[in-house]
Amino acid sequence: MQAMGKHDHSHHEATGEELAAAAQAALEKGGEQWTEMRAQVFAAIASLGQPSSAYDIADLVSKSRGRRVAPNSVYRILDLFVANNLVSRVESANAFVANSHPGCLHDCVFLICDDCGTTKHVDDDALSKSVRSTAAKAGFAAQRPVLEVRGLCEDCQ
Amino acid sequence: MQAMGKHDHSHHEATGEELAAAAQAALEKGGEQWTEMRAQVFAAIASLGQPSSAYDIADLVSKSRGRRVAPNSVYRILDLFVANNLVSRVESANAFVANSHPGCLHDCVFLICDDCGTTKHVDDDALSKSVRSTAAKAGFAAQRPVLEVRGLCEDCQ
DNA sequence: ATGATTATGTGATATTGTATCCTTCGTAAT
DNA sequence: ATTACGAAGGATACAATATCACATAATCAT
Repeated sequence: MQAMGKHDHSHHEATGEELAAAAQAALEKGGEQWTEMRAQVFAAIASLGQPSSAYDIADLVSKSRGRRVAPNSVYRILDLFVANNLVSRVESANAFVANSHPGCLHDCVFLICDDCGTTKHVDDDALSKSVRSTAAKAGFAAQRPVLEVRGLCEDCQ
Repeated sequence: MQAMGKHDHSHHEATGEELAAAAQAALEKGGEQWTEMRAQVFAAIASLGQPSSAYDIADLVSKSRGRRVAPNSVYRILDLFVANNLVSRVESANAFVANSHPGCLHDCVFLICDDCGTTKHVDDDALSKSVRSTAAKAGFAAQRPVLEVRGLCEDCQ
């Protein structure tokens, strides 16, 4: 089904099964199990594409499992995914989105359209360094930068 | 008068009554009224010092008013304050904190200690420009950057 | 098998945030 | 004065988000 092509790209943007495989690899590298439940939660997040609430994810997983999956089960798995960089939490939207390169450690920047809700994910090393150095100058040990920008996407301007 | 100013830089950090006066001025400049209720909500936020939940603020205001003030009343006023830059919302903590220079428009950076919860507020023009230009490069019209860093403050490291 | 550990189920509860409708009060037009 | 009107706030209900406590099930090492 997937064309199993070779990447010649340092940062290939995985999608579909390929993405799931990368997520599995990243999670297992963290010493965690890739269970059926976790696979389905990840698939749900990935299929939603944009940042989604834990409750929406729970609904979708409930459908794919054929029985009700409670939000707290989803939260547990979401926490695990966030801790292992498979998923990012978008703080200003109380939502979760699949990381397009699971396991890779970045300070991502999310650009969130206040009109249509679509969210773009950007990496910018210079910006990231700038944030961390600003923190360091204040004597603060940065662990998890939260870099989000609310505004209007290209289509909605 | 407060006698505690240790440093003075271009941005005077107002505290106490001085801060309230600045907040009042900023709100009125926005064409809004500075009512007793609003003054008490602002005083509550300012006295808490660190980012606080709307419910905690409601509790404090309830005490200062001598009767129960419902959270939704506080939310209304908080929204007004945020819109007029008297208060900032800390997204990663679902909390609100008084702006130390009300009415001034900045892209603030919050440094939030995951250990003790205290939050430091920093402005950094270079960082702010960098964020906005990163957004612009992606065709995104930045309106409200959310710049927060979770980590450990100087005392908790 | 036995027990230890990890994963998930289940129900209750806590926290955070909105919607709606109503009263009060100041003020301006009649 | 009476009426009309809008802004502010009160009261209640509710919705959305998140966590806790404990039970059960699956997995793994002895």
